[in-house]
Amino acid sequence: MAKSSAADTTEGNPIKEDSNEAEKPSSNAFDWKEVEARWTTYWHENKLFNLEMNPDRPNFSVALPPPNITGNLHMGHALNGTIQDVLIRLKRMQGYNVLWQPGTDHAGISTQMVVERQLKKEGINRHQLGREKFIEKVWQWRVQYGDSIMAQYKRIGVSFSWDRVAFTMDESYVKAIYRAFVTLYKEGLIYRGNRITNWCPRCATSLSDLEVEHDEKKGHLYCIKYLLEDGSGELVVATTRPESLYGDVAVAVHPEDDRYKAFIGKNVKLPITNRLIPVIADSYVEREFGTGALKITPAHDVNDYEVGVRHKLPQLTVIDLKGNLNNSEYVPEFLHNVERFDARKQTVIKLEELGLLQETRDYNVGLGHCERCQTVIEPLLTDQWYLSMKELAQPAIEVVEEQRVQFVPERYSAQYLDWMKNIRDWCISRQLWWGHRIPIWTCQKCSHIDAYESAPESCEKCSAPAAELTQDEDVLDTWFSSALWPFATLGWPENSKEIKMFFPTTILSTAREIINLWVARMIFMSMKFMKTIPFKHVLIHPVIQTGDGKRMSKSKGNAVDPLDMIDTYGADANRFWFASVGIKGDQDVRFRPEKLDEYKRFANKLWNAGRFVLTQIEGFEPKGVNPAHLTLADRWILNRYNVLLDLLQMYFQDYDFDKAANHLHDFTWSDFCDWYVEIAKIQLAQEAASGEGTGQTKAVLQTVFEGLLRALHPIMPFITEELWTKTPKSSYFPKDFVSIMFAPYPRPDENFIDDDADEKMEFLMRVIRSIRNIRQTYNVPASAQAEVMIVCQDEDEMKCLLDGATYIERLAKASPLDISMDCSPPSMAACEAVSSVNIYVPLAKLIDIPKSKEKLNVRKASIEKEIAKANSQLSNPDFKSKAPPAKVAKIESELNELTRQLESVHSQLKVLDAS
RNA sequence: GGGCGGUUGGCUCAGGGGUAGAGCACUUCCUUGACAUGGAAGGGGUCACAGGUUCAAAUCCUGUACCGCCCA
Repeated sequence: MAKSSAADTTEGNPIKEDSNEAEKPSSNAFDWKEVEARWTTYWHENKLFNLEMNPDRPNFSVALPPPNITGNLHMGHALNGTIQDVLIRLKRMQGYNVLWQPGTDHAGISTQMVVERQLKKEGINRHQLGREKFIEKVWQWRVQYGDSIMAQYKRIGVSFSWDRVAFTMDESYVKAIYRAFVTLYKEGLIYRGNRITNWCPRCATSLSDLEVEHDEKKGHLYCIKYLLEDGSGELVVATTRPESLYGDVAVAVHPEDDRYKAFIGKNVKLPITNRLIPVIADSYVEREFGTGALKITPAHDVNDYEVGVRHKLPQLTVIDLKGNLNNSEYVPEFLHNVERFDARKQTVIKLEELGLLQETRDYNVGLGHCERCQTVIEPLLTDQWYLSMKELAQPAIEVVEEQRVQFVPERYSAQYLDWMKNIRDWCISRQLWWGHRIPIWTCQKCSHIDAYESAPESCEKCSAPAAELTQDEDVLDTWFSSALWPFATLGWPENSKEIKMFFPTTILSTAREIINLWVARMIFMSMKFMKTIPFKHVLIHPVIQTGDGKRMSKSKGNAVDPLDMIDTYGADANRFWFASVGIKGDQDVRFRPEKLDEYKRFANKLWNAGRFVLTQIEGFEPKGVNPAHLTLADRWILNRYNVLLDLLQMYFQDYDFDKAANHLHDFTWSDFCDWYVEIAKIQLAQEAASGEGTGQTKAVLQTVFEGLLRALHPIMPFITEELWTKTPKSSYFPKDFVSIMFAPYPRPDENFIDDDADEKMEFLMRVIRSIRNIRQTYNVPASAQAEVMIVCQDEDEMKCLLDGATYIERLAKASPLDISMDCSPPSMAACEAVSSVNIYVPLAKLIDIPKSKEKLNVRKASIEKEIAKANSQLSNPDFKSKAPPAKVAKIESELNELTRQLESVHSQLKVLDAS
């Protein structure tokens, strides 16, 4: 199972050989900086992550959500990268061919903005440079900075298929885009329309609905008088945007609104310009809003546009592409070319002068902002290319409804379906320079318009030469190209081997904010072009917020840089935290450095457990565990270990990363380190003293520790690689085995499931804890031995106590230890009860009578409370008749137990009272 | 306005009909040979509120309040 191809190319030994202690780690503290750097280099130099396609293996594939080339690694990337890497490493260890397709997105608007900003520093703008030169500049920028996020990803140890890094402007990728576009165009699904679109005056481009962020800001509601043409009165209209009134084409009222019924059909005079417009009735108007009368400005408001279409009203544009009022006949001259917010102020002043402003109220205005530059969106009528969605959406709805594509957590499918069922046509053109230019050419000679996958040499219709053909100036929405990501990166439209093996991909892991923006579009594009789903499971991870539950944002300066966190706590600690956050949580996650510190300490704990184990098993040749020679503690830890492996299988299957991480943590720290390692010390000493040399303790230590490292590897790749390399392993792993990442993921062995050992060990642990409790309560010095008497009334428990006597002696410093079934309790002693057992620690000189009484009384009260509760349940006839019999029996036996303990407490109190 | 999720110890969160859990913080003790980034013991919560279902509710149902997100 050694990875042959990688083994052949292995360069250098990643194990430090500078000390003669190369077999075990030498430092007390885990030096993760050194370890992470060394293994990162080793993995990459030996190209261990490169894609392998072995036809005998099952396949597992994931397409990385491509980060923007302008991006820096943020918490979301790090979280999502870890989640995917845990799965990829797990599947790799489980023997799959794993393809994790990495790459970057050209990110139209963002990148253009970054480069424009750079040019601004040099004192030039893109128009001075010209389109061609500008695009050259962007490419220069991309070459210089565009891959830095990929390098940042390496820091968290992600095992991308690094030989396949793609870019949405790669030659092969562009082919896919044009194939998709031309196909959709020829089928009539892409069309040109003059409609109201979201326009960003700063970016000077249209935006899709999803690129607009909605936000409420403090503003004003202006109540403006529109006088009736016939002089019979006035209609007061409420608006938040008085500067747009010049484009009004009607005033709308609700048809059932008694206040205004008489006005319907009459004309009113538009303030300032006195143009006449009709009063119309439309049930879209909310009677309770403002004055109940709404001005209708179809060219500058999305809802008004719909009303305008319904009533066949004209569309008067009064604001231009820069966000200034235009110099049309509808705009008064004093506002020609005046910026929109300035024009608002001047309009309000004018209205006041004319006595037409009835009232100004404070009002929270809902506003759309450009996602990229935060400029207030201006809805404008423009010519754009649209993708018709109805037909494309249908199969994409079906595959989610039929659960062929499953969202995890499931509830997000509702968000998706809601969007898809109410889908509107997608505006896919952008007035930018950086992007995929729309592949539509118009013949200047015959006006023939058509789409071409590559630049046409002549007009198809009139054979005019290429020089007569002009290409559309616009570029495609970045998301149009992202929508093809899972198959365009695998070679589509070519019929590649990768597509055959890895498509549909297995999972997609992403943030919920791009479910509609990206996930939905990949699904319908895949259904259209691949005739199948793009991925089976969509994992939606939570959002990492600041410590006080706010959204992290670079501009607000409250964002935590994951690279800083990796520097401070180590990649493994960060990954462990991300895994423990998981994807099943119902709530977003608050960032807590304390958590990272906890997992940093966990890494250190594992490291030091490793130092102990490796010292003990140095030179040991593992040959498996011999079940015939196991102690109770051996059986117990092997049981716990195999139960853990069983749980891990289930948790990973269900994407319960948080549960997997927590169980690994608790097993490592509590079961293995706190208990088994301590017991192993006793057993190793015994084995050494008796010279028996069965070596079973070493075998158990090796088995559990080596397996635990493999179990932890998907979450903590660095520390496990380092420790595993140094761990003696069975001959199953040849000496040149290149990396733990290719070792099989451990699976539970039913032969070691042992409920009996679990029960007995738990009992002994309770006894030990009780003795420790007594010692602390009565201030027995930690270094001193304490005499302990255990009186037991149950034969099985008696046997168990005798088996575990050594553990009790050593772990509770109980010596001399007297265990018997019938000895009479000593008079001056502290007492604790566990099950049928009474534990006495005679404290002749140390005993503090009032303290003992107080303690006994506290316990008496708590036992009495529990007895009362049990009695009240049992005395309820309904409980006995309706509760499951096993439950009733359990309560009854608990009551017996409690009664016995109460008796014991009473007798103790009697003794103390007598003294 | 519509939808989704949350409200559990001082903090961050698990749990999801049958006697409240973890980590951090807190108190006390311990520099014992893997680890003081450690070990041991302990204190602390009527599970937001109000109704309902049930033998039994933190858990299921209904409503209210507050917080967060998505969509309009």
